[in-house]
Amino acid sequence: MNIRDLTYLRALSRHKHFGKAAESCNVSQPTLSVQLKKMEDDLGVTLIERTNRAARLTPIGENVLALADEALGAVDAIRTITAEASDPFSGHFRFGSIPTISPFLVPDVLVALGRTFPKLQLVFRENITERLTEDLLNGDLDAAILATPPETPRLLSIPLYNEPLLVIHPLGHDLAALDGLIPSDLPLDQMILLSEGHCFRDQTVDLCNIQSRTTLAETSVTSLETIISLVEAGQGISIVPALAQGKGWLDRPRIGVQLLRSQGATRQLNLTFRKSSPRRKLIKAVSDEIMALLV
Amino acid sequence: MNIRDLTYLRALSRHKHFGKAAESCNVSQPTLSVQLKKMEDDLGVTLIERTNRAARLTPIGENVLALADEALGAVDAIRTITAEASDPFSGHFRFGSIPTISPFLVPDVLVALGRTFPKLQLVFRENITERLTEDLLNGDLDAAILATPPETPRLLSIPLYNEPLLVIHPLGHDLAALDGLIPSDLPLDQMILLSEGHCFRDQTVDLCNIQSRTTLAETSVTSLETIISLVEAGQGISIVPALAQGKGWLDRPRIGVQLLRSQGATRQLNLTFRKSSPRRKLIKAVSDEIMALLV
DNA sequence: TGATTATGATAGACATAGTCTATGAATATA
DNA sequence: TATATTCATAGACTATGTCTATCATAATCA
Repeated sequence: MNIRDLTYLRALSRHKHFGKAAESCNVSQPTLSVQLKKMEDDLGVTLIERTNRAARLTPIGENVLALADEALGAVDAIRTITAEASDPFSGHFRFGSIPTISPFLVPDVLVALGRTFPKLQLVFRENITERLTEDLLNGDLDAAILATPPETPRLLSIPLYNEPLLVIHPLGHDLAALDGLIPSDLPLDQMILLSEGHCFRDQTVDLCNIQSRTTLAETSVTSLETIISLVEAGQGISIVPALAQGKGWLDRPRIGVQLLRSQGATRQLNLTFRKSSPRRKLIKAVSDEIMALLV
Repeated sequence: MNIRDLTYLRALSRHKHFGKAAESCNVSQPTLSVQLKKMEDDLGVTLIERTNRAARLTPIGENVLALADEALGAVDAIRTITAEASDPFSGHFRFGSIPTISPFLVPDVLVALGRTFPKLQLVFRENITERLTEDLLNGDLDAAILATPPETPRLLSIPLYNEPLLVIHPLGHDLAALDGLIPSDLPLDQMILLSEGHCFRDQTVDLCNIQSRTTLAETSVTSLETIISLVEAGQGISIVPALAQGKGWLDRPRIGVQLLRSQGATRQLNLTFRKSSPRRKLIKAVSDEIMALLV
């Protein structure tokens, strides 16, 4: 059987005439005749009652036609939705980012993308790098804003922004006297860290060369917001990404902020996606859009 | 596009692997690859995200698959219902008969057909010859039991029964004295007739050579049952088909019944159907079944 | 790192399906 | 009886689908 055969049947039922039905299908009368005969032979049933004045569907022919209409409707819907979706900037776009980026960047990204790609339906998901990477690999995400380069060749990434790092400390802390901090200036026993799993924690640990027993186990929390509050309360010092400042998160009277000056004291934000993704064009456009927010 | 292509897409989404999907479709891997690629090109959309480890549907691919499933379901249903219907003694059988036959024959016919063809769904319709003929011609009926030969070459008929005619009169009527009536014996001014449109009325009129003003206008009624009641009440005489007697309709103490002996004093019942009907086999079997009831 | 394995794409030959024009058979119409 | 109309059939041609063989790419493992 064949989709075309079904349209032939539909045309015949409409015109009740082989010649006219064929014309409406833009084929010759024998073509339509032969194909419908083949379909009847194939199904082992007479679908059409042939007369010299009118071709009529048999009862079973009518039942087949009803189902044929259903099938043709579905096929038509396929053509419709694919025609709409052939615009690469349409459909669902599922992206994620890590918790140390999202609060400072994602709201703006959502607004900007929504404005630039009105036909794109945005779905956002926050999680740690490991989970986002899984979601990327199994196809649940189209892209993710990460601060670490992909560990598998199956993922690619576009650089977005090289973000400076800031040291925050309570007002009046010894560090306030120094100008231009480097990691070794920091009193490690006062460092408040994010909990395990956050890549920003790993980066801080690497940067400051913190050994496993160097710092207090208690001072690890699950969000930058908590860290900032703790620092403000005089409970210690920490390192935060510079984007936090842009959003006014650090504009608090009891917090001192200083740039961390050191080679590698930045983090590289990038947009990561599957190498096999067929949505390269869209992903590139999205990355441009995000970069425009970060100048 | 092609129904087969849709099954390829479905198989691929199930196996997430071109080779395995191809195997499940009993085709080679390149065949499936090429066909799906063609479908994508045709639709102008990437349906599949290809990797060396897993082939996955894109979001739009998933949407297309859902519709493909719908279409394939309908096609499957076509195969199912036609496979069932390939038995000629199944499906709906729509037949009719005229009011001067139905009450005496159709109940038995329904029972007999139901018993012999259990998979046949019977639909019965009573009407006058003219309407039934229309319904036959436009395909609303498969067959009809009529008492007149078809007037168009587009209809054929199978003879069922040559039915004698009976004269009925009130008990004690002059006719009771006679043995073996012929039409000219009948007092035409006492004849009760069916109303216009009934072929049995026409036959009676012909048979008795009744002129338009010969009989009383008031004595025309719409059913044989009414005629019998009127005769029983002494309001006149009439002619009825012999089948009426078989069913006991005439077994009333105040009615006399006599056979009408005359050439042409019978009516020919037959089963009429479209010459173009593809259900000849069934119709022949049905006529055999009815004839068996009429021996 | 280099060999091996797995995956999907591509090329070219071949077979099958579908389509066309021309024509025929059957029936209705004048 | 001649003419229309309608659908079926035949034979040539074309498009489409399918195969085998092979290639390119990437993952895996010694």
